[in-house]
Amino acid sequence: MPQRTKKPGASRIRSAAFQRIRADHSSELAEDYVELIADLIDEKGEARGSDVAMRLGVANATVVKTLKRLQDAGLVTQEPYRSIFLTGEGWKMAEDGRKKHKIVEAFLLALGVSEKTARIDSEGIEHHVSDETLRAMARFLARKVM
Amino acid sequence: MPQRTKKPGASRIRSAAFQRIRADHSSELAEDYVELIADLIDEKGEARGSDVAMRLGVANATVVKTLKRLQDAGLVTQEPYRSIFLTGEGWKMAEDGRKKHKIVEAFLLALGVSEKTARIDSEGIEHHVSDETLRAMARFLARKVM
DNA sequence: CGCAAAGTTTAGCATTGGCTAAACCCTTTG
DNA sequence: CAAAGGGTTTAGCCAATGCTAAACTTTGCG
Repeated sequence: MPQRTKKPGASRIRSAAFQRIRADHSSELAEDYVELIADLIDEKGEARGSDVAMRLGVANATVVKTLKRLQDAGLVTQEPYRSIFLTGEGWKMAEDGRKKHKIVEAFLLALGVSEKTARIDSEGIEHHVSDETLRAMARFLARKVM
Repeated sequence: MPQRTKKPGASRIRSAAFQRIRADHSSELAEDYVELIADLIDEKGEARGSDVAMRLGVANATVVKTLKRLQDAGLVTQEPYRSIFLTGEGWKMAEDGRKKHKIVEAFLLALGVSEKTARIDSEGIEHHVSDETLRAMARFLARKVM
């Protein structure tokens, strides 16, 4: 959680960009998790911790720990030794992420980037595009098509 | 530093994207620091820790700690209570970052995004675009102009 | 049904990147 | 020249995100 510091009135800072990036990083992991969990549920009917671990390329224990935080944040529910479920809020976040992801990836492809690169880069970029940029990408795609 | 783990032969993972993102995050901060230090040196003749702190929107102590790591990594040099210098490697990284940054920002502007958003988003995106995507962006810019 | 294998969780550790408060050094001024 | 004030650093804390190894469930097979 980004701890709120009272910034001294002294010298107003225009570090907005960097502060947003740090904030983005906090939520980035959560978004990746819920998106992945949603995919797993759709693909296989359930999301197991170990599947998440494998796809993310991290250790099982790491997933357990992170899921605990996501549970506290109200994004997932889970019983020990059972598979993972998304809450309403979790689904919403997952859907938002998927939408974003799809636009960014399609955009990169339209730009002439290879499929593999589009897949990898979109994963990294999606968390850092504002709504405005996303709209611009969508506009570009629409123009391309017609 | 990303610790190298020997991934068990069991179940080859295709988590490349996520692993790259985690790796990117390690270097992201370093890039932001050296880029900012380079800017400060060019603008004001020297980079003081407190300027860096102010522009990044973090506490002074945080900068001190991070600079120690960057020094260990061979990117900057510094004496206590003096201003900060970049090593050759540091300059190289800063230049690369600036180049990337410029392309991404110009690209976003060409896409029709507002200046403010372009400035903010490019800061977040620049660390996640591969060379291939960067080339595609440059191509797009070139086409736009002619 | 019981036990072994497979899958999960807990425990404990490390690193990164933040913060505040206190100590420290440098500079400037009286 | 010495002391005050301001800028820097150190100390010590916290949370997030990783890891491995060990403990604990579940499950599935004989």
